Amino acid sequence: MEYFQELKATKIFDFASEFDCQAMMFCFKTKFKTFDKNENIITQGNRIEDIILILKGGGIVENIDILGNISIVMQLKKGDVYGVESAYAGDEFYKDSVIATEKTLVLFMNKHRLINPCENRCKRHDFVVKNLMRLVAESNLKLLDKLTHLSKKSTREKLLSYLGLMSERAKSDYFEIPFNITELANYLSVDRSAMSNELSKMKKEGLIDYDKRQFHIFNNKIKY
Amino acid sequence: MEYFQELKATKIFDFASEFDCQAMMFCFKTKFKTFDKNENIITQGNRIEDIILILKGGGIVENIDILGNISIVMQLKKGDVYGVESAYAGDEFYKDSVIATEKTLVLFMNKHRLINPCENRCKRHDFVVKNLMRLVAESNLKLLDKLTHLSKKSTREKLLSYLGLMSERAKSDYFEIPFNITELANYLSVDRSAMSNELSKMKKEGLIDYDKRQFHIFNNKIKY
DNA sequence: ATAAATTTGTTGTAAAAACAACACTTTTTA
DNA sequence: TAAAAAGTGTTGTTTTTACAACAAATTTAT
Repeated sequence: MEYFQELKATKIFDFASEFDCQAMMFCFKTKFKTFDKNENIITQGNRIEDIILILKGGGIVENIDILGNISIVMQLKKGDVYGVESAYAGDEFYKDSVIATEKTLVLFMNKHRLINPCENRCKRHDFVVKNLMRLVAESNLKLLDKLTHLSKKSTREKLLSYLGLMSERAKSDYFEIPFNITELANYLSVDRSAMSNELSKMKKEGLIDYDKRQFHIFNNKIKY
Repeated sequence: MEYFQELKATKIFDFASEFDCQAMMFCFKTKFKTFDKNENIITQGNRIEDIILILKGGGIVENIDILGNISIVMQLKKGDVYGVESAYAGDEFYKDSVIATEKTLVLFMNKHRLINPCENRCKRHDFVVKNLMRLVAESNLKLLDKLTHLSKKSTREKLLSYLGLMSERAKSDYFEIPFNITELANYLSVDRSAMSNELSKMKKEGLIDYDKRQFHIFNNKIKY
C-alpha cells in the first residue's frame, strides 16, 4: 500500500497494520494530495469537509481576523492534524487557512465518516478516535500551560512561570528548554530584547543561571 | 434512578435514557458524592483515578506552582468536567486541585473504564466518548481564542482582538459581550482601570461605542 | 576555513501599563 | 426602600515594556 510507512509513523495510525490502514482509507473516504510550497491546503471560510493529517513536509495555520490582521496561529509538521477540534465542535467553516511551507503530502479524512462511528463498529475506528482524543487532550494541556504564563502581567513573572514549570517537569533545578532565546520571547509574546534584559537582571540577582538552553533556577531564593 | 435528571441535563449524558444511565453507572464504576463549600473534590498531586462531572453546585480549579504561587485556573459549574484531558493524555497525577465553592454534587467516573472501550462495545460508550471529545474540542477552541487575544502586546490590541472576534461571531457591528468590564479585564489579564481608560479613549476616537455590555465597533474606522 | 546569516546582550528613549486613590453609579441584599 | 456591596470611570504617579540601534557572539552555509 502506498504511503503505509508514512501513516504508520503518525500518532493516529501507529497501531494499524497495512490491512487496517487499507480498510480505514476506504472507511474514512481518504484522499492523498501533494502540495507545493505556498499552496493553500485549507482555505479559511470554506465548508469543513475533511480533517487533515500531514504525512510529509509542513505548513502554517494562518488566520485573518475581521479587521484584516493576519496572524500565524501555529505550525504544522509531520504527524500533526488540523480541523479535529472544529469538526467535533460542530463548526461549519474552517476558521483558518493552512498553507504549505514546503513540498507537503497531506491525508484528507472525511469529517462525517470520522466523527460518526462505523456501522460495523470496527475496532480500528475506536483506536483512531482514541488517538485523536489524546492529541486534542495534549493540545489542550499545552494551551493551558501557555495561557498560565501569558496571564502573568510582567515579563519576569512570565519567565518564572515558564521556567518554574520546566523545572517541575524535569524534577530538577537544572533543566534544558526547547527554545532558544528568540523563540522563547516569541512563545511568551514579549519583546526579545526586553526579555533578554530581564533574564540578565535575574541572573545578576542570583535568581537563575543559564547558558544557551541550559537553565538553573534557584527556587529557594525566589520565595521564602 | 437517583440523580437521573441531573445526568440528563449534562452534555455528556443528554442522549441517554434512564436505562442507559443505569447501565453506564455500572460500566464506568461511578460514585456520587456531595461536598460542602471549601471541601477538596480533587487534590493536586494525587494519582488520577477518576474523571469528575459536576452535577450540582460548582467549584474552582486551583493550581499551586513550584514557587508556591496559587492561581485559579478556571471555574467549574454544573455540567462541567475535570480531568478528561489529563486522563487521555496519560498523565499520572492531577495537576490541579478542585475545590467546591458551594454545596456540590459530583459524579466520579473511573478513568480506565471510560478511556478503554467496553468489552461489549456498547453504543452508549461511543456516545459518551463523542460527547467528551466535543467538550474537549470546544475547550480547545476557547483556549485558542483567548491565546490569540493575550498574545497581543498592547491593551488596545487585546481589546480589538476580542471585540473583533465577538463582532465576527455576532455577524454584526453591534453585539453583546458575556462579561462586565471587570470580568473582561480579568479575562484579558490586564489592569481593570487601565483597560477602562483605554476603552474610553477608543470611544473618544470613534473606534467603538459601548454601554454596559452592548458594543458597537466601527470596523471601517479601524484600518487606514 | 571563511563568509554570510542569524542570534544575542546591551543601552537609551518613548510609550504604555500597573498601581493606587477616589468619587460616582449600579446592583444586590436585608 | 434604604443600606451595603460591587462595579465603573478618571486621574496622577511609578514602573515596566516596546522599540530601535548596534556590536559581539554564534551558527550555518559555501
